[in-house]
Amino acid sequence: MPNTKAGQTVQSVERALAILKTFSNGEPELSVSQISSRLKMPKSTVSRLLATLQAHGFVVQDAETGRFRLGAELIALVHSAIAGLQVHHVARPHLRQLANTLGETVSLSVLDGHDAVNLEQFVPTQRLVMRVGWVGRRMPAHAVSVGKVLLAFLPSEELDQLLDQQMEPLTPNTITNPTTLRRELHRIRQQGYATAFEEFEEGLHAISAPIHDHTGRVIAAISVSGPAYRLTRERIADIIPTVLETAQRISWEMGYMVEETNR
Amino acid sequence: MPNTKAGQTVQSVERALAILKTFSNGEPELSVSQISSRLKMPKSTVSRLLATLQAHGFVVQDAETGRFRLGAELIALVHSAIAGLQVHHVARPHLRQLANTLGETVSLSVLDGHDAVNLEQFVPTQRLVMRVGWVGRRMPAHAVSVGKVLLAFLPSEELDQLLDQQMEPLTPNTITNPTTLRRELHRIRQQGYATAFEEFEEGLHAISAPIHDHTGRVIAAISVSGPAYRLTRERIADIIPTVLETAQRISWEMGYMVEETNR
DNA sequence: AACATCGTTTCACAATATGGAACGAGAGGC
DNA sequence: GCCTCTCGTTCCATATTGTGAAACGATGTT
Repeated sequence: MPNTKAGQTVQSVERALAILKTFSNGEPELSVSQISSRLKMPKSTVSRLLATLQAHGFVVQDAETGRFRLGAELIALVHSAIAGLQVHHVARPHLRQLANTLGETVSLSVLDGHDAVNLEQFVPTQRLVMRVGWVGRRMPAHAVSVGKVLLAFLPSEELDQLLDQQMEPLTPNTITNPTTLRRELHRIRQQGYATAFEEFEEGLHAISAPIHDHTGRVIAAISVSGPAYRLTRERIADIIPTVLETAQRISWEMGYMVEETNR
Repeated sequence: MPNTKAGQTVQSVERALAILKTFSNGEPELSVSQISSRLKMPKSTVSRLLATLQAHGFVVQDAETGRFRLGAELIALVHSAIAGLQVHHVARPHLRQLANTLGETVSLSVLDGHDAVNLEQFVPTQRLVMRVGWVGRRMPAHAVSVGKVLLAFLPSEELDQLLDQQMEPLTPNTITNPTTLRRELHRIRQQGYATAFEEFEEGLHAISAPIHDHTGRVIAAISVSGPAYRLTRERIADIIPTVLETAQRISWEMGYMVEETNR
């Protein structure tokens, strides 16, 4: 890590950004005076900053009302921001926090062929949460919770190609029957998450939820896993909302939009 | 209109915005030095501005590489920007320009029940392009090009509900047969635009293309219309790319994404 | 017609942003 | 292990640059 960094900031820029953020709070159109009073800045300053933002297309001024809206340049910026968005970058801080609050292993995985591949993993030690772990580790998709989530949200043609292969049993609980798996995947799609109780390894429980990208496709999944004696079925039932919320927050930052808002 | 406005801008803010825009050009991750040399600013200035942007979450610094990426706050901003996006606001400048280059009437319409409703219209007079016109005017959807586009991209259940009604002929060319219309709508979906030659009014030709919102749904359509003697079938064939491009640009600004870029 | 209210502009002042140089921390080469 | 290169951040004297009260001009309202 480079230097320690201790917050040296530029006032005028801070104010300009504060103005931009004002548009987030519901109202999409704001007048100079409104912003001025809300942020307690002199009108002249607000006007000048808005003019600067407008020069770059970050806001536009309605020709007749004189009020301001967020501009197309911002959208352009985010188009490319989203294009360059890496799941594991976005997810990392959320994973760390989840590992912290739950005190269990948290991972992020994607599907590669028949396997789920770990992209990121946080394991809690005595006090702090370590990053490393089995990054890059491959696990048969049908036997782990992340894998089942990723399969569940696959386009049906792609799923068909994968399911005609032989599925190895890793424990007595591993699902090996294609029909059983299909039914399980259907249930997972319905409820929005997957669980696995000793299907991959004896004494190992896990729960997993999908991550969507901006097109709505499921591109990855997060999972919480731990020893069966600690991560009991009851405890898993309790943490479902937490896990789902984390997954949704990551999806949201990836540009996934749920609501239908336009007129 | 208020005062004339003559570009008084704030340097530091301009620089900060310029830094943000640097991320658009392909590379999603940039180092202080890269930005510094690309924009020809001293490293210290860039570092300070980035620190300010980071304090507001507009950029984030990768903990290990020290480089910067666009931050989640930007995405949050755009989420709300898009939510408050009004089609006619976004479309207006594009419509004006299209009317200018073609010298024909350009309008923006949405579907309301069986009718296409004008939201915005630009008609070219001798030299300049006037805004007003029949805003709010309703036209039977099956008889105009915009209407046909809007019908063509409707979910099939909704379409079925609309098509069982009687369709009035307005000229000898008006499509009144449901089967014929269905075939026409299919063709429109295929080619991405619709034309209408004297189907609504004798001597009136028109071409229309759809506008998508960020979810991909078709929420409006633009059209170019004019007298048959001037807007001939040949001329319409020529301007198809122009019209399509304008429509796509508007869709893009509404948050519609075409490409699939994520990893 | 007089009056609010709007957004923009002016202008004198000094607060604030600037940038060259120094600093501390990694990375890589020898 | 030591040296060197490059990275991002911090320092600090300087004056450039942003600031805000008040004036301005244009709209719409009473």
